[in-house]
Amino acid sequence: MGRTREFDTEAVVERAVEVFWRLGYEATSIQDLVAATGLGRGSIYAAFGSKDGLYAAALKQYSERSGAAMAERLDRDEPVRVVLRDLLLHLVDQTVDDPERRGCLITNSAVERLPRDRTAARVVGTSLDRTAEAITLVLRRARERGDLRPDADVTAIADFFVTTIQGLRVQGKAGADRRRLTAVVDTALAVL
Amino acid sequence: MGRTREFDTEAVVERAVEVFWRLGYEATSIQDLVAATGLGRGSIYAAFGSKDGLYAAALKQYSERSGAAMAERLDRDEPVRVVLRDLLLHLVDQTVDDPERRGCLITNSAVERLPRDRTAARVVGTSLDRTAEAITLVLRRARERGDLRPDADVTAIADFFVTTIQGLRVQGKAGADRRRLTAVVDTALAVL
DNA sequence: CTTTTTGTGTAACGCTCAGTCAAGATTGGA
DNA sequence: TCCAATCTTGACTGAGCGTTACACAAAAAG
Repeated sequence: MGRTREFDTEAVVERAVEVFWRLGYEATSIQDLVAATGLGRGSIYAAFGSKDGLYAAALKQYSERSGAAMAERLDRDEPVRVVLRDLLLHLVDQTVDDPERRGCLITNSAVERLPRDRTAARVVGTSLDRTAEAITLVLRRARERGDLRPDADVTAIADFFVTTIQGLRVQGKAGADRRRLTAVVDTALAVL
Repeated sequence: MGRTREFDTEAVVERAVEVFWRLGYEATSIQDLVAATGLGRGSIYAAFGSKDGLYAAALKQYSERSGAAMAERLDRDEPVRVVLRDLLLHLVDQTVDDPERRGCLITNSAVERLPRDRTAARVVGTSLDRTAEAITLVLRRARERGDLRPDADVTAIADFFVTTIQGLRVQGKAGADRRRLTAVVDTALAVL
């Protein structure tokens, strides 16, 4: 009973992601979100409770989608070096192809909102952990296949690549060009 | 001629650095800066022109000081691996010892303010470039000494370490503990 | 001592902020 | 058809924002 909702929550959150991604949390006003989503202020508050609530929803949606995309990219039956190189180079492409240089919402959130925002801390933490786990899995398979030294510390290497990803995001924001970022990727792959 | 300034600009900027470092640009209000510096609002505007102006001054001072500290740390007559390891582990110490997890102001500035703030972009850019140059120098010396393969691409490796540093800063913000960060450092050093 | 110049402190400006609320719209059920 | 529940809309609130104007204080110059 009652009036039915006129908007699609997922689509609205997607619009919110775009704004938060471009401007960050603090620099985004409710007015910006009203303009981007097409919803009235009241509807936003009825649906998400607060600016923080909508930010949390946006961060979660971004985390899930980017996590799924990354998992798909890692789930290929090719040599580790190829898989990881493609993953990192794809990230470089994303970075340099984006004229707004938004970087990664997870990274941006970590830097701008942590450790103040506990919800963001949780989402960021699990997002990075999931990425590390996914990479660990790929490394472990490679080790069993003999593609990696038998004594390779796969979790440490996975954490290393997660760190490299964060670093590339920041370097991208700082304006590094494709050549430089590609050289960094190839250097990083030398740890394997 | 005229009344003499009652405050020490450098000390005031230092206080401003602390606030911006802890809260970021957007979340810092002029009131916060008034409270932290002890200056009146009018004096701040007379001396720095605007919030942006004070932020720029803070960023520059931080950049110069941290750059000098890093240069000093790199200027040691020891094997590259030792020098770089100490540098990175010192950074890990800083990260985990800071209960506020402020990270690095340059990194924070890059993520929060770029590409919007052109002044910040310039400061961040030169700061990262200087760091890369300093590391390049160390690597080049090591290569001449035979500590590094003769065909090592020292600028690429230097960029890689700068990237790793940024990544460690973000991972620190995300709550990674000393053990994990140390493992990342040791993994990164394997590129040498 | 007076004038000129600069620094300081405060009150106030216009504006935007996040958040609220009441009135109207739209639905399902009785 | 009427009621109850839910959603939408937009005006509104009080607080806080960055910035400015101005009166006063202090120091150098004449």
